[in-house]
Amino acid sequence: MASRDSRTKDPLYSRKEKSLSVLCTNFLRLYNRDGVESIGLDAAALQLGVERRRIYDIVNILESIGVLRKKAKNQYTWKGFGAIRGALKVLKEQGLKEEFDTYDANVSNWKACSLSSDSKMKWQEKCSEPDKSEHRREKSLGLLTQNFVKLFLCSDVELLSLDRAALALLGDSNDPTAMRTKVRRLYDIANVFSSMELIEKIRDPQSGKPAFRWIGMERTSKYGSSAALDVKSSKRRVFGTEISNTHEKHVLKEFVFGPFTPNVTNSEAHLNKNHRRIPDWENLSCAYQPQYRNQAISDLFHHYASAWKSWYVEAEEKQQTGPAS
DNA sequence: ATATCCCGCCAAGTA
DNA sequence: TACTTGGCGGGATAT
Repeated sequence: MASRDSRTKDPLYSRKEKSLSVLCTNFLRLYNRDGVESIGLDAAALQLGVERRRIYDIVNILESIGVLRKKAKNQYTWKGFGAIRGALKVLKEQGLKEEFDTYDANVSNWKACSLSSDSKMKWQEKCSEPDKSEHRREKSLGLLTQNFVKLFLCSDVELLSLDRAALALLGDSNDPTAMRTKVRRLYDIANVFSSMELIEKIRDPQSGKPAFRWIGMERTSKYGSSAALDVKSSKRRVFGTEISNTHEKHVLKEFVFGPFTPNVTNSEAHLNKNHRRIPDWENLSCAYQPQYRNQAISDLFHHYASAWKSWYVEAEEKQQTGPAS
């Protein structure tokens, strides 16, 4: 009850500092290093200074992408970023097989044949077993994460708004409540994906609304083995801040990223966008494949203002520099 | 106003 | 039963 209303009280409260995005970054920074093999949820929560509940969110998402593997109760195994490619490949094949995307065009409506709430699962046990147990899995964050990924990997869409994704994943639901809940989850997923730079938030040129672009493993310099981090070439800011949360204190301070670039800069110093951010994804000249029939895409993608990326950027740790010695 | 999405209650799962 | 997981959505914060 100490932090019960911290939000409505503490003027220093910062929602951003407590975002899943930041937590994910810290989580990765903490475990993506040599020697890490096993991850205990209790230790993670303690180290990261967050409620255990939040660790479940991170872990479930990462596991669905192959970065982690559940070993036992309260225990996960670090598989590393190297496992992502394989996981994505499987998801893509799986998605295509499920004819997840397939035909149907319509600028306003997707038609994710399968995957949805309750009336899907055509594979085999569709209307036979009550699947009391499967019910949970169906609504799990992990599965939602995988389906979200499939949306990008199995369709031609290169720009996707969470609303559209939710609609597709719900199988055209008319229930506004379900929709809202689904979107909330997608935001959670999008946050961790953003911190990993698997996706990027940008403004849709057409609708003018926020949407996400899949980045995936494209041209990523690093990503070597799960461990071997080439600490040397890292030139991004120092990351002086640590866990931030409840000013826990010295939990971890400056870890070096190996596989992927840490979040792109911050924005404290100068607000001017002079400095080019996102060193790696210089120009997202992700030439799409001119091989679709889906009219819907032509509506979505287009010119995708590549220069817009700057408006978002997580850049959480911008607050006052650390303990300032 | 709209877009985000944290927070933690409390119900399924497990040991 | 006690403890671990983790849906879910109220409502606060960010734009």
